[in-house]
Amino acid sequence: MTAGSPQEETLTDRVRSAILDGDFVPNQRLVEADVCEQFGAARAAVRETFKELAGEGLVEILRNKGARVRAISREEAVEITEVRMVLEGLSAAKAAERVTPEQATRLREIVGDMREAVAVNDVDRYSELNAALHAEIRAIAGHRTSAAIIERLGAQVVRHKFRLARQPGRAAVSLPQHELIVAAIVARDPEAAQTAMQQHLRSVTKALEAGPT
Amino acid sequence: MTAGSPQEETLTDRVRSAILDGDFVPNQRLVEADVCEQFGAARAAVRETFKELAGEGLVEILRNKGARVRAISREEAVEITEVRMVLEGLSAAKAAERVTPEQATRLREIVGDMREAVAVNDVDRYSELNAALHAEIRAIAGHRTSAAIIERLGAQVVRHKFRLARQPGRAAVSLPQHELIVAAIVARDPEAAQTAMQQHLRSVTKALEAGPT
DNA sequence: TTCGACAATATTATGAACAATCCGTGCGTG
DNA sequence: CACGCACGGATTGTTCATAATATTGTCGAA
Repeated sequence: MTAGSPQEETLTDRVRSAILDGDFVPNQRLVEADVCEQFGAARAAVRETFKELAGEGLVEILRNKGARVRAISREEAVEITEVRMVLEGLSAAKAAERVTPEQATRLREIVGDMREAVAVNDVDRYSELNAALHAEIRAIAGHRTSAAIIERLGAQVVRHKFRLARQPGRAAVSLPQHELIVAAIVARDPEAAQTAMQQHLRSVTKALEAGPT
Repeated sequence: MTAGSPQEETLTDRVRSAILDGDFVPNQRLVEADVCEQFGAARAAVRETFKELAGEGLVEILRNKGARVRAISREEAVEITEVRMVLEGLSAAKAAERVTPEQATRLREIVGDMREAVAVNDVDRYSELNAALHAEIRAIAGHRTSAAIIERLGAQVVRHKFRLARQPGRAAVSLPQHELIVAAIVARDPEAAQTAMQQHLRSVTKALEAGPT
């Protein structure tokens, strides 16, 4: 995050990427021997990796039954999103306390781009900017604990997330909310920032619950 | 949490307990061979346990330098508490949506006991009831994701926590806040519950930052 | 045909041995 | 006397072999 040590990519990272990229699908069994061969690693290393990823919630381990890619239910995805949103609210409040003029400018830029993306109906770009905005807010907040949790949870719902961003008219709803959040941060008003982010939360979870089955 | 499977206590649980109980102090090196002998386990198992606990933030692993009990700085403890509190806020809101009359009674009971504990200046009992109240709210909320994170973070700050509860006059400040939270939940008002919990948060973090060095 | 016990197989769990790496120590040299 | 350097002990990282366990398939009897 802060200092990117270029240190060699660990096995855990590679397996995690494989899961996130969809090379392993949810509920797929992860047989140690197979994964060993596939990544050219030893069993022990694979084993440790599974435990580590289990801690991150990406795989689940059943005693004497091995590991499998954890499938995340709709309800769980909603819960995760709820948690992420309150943490983003906290980040927004912190960001409002610490934002510098340069950072404020950057935030305004992103929102401007979002507005434009909505105007031309570019959902991909909007989704991208959405992520960028939230990441920027986290960075400004400088709150490592919440940032770490947010990112970990985000990894768990990659497979669910896309559905939301693509709901028709979704961007039109969330854009003004984002504008409000940024305005509050730029105005250095933590409470308003958090409140704005919270309303954003309610809107998002409502959309999720009303979404496709 | 919900269904306690009596399944035998795993090595990870035992090591975690050891850390939480203070058998291993922060920054203490955890030499694999020693831990092996102490718990009568194989190195591979110990190794996996370390990775797992590292994921939980209780130990940190340095490449080729082994594991040690992670020491949590004051700033980090504050961050963790902030995160816990917003998550408790979320729980409070959810609890307000789902609370049953029986559960409402239980909450009122706890607050009543807290009031009494304050009256007789019993800080231990107050601290205990405080934990019970928050646990009850989490249970009512039925929000497993946030509950899991809250508990994990709680484990990380056990060594810091006690300081806060014992600040003189602390209970007198937090009691009315707790009363407000419970009132909002019982009234089935999610927004008020969350707001009340949030104010509780501000109060707590302020106390933490102003606390002893 | 269907149910249950039993054996075969696949897979994980554990244990022991080996190799790579780090850290402190003592020696030698400028 | 200070600095650098090589060496040795300690510890982790890796690999392979073995035991324990669960799953699956098969056979026989009701």
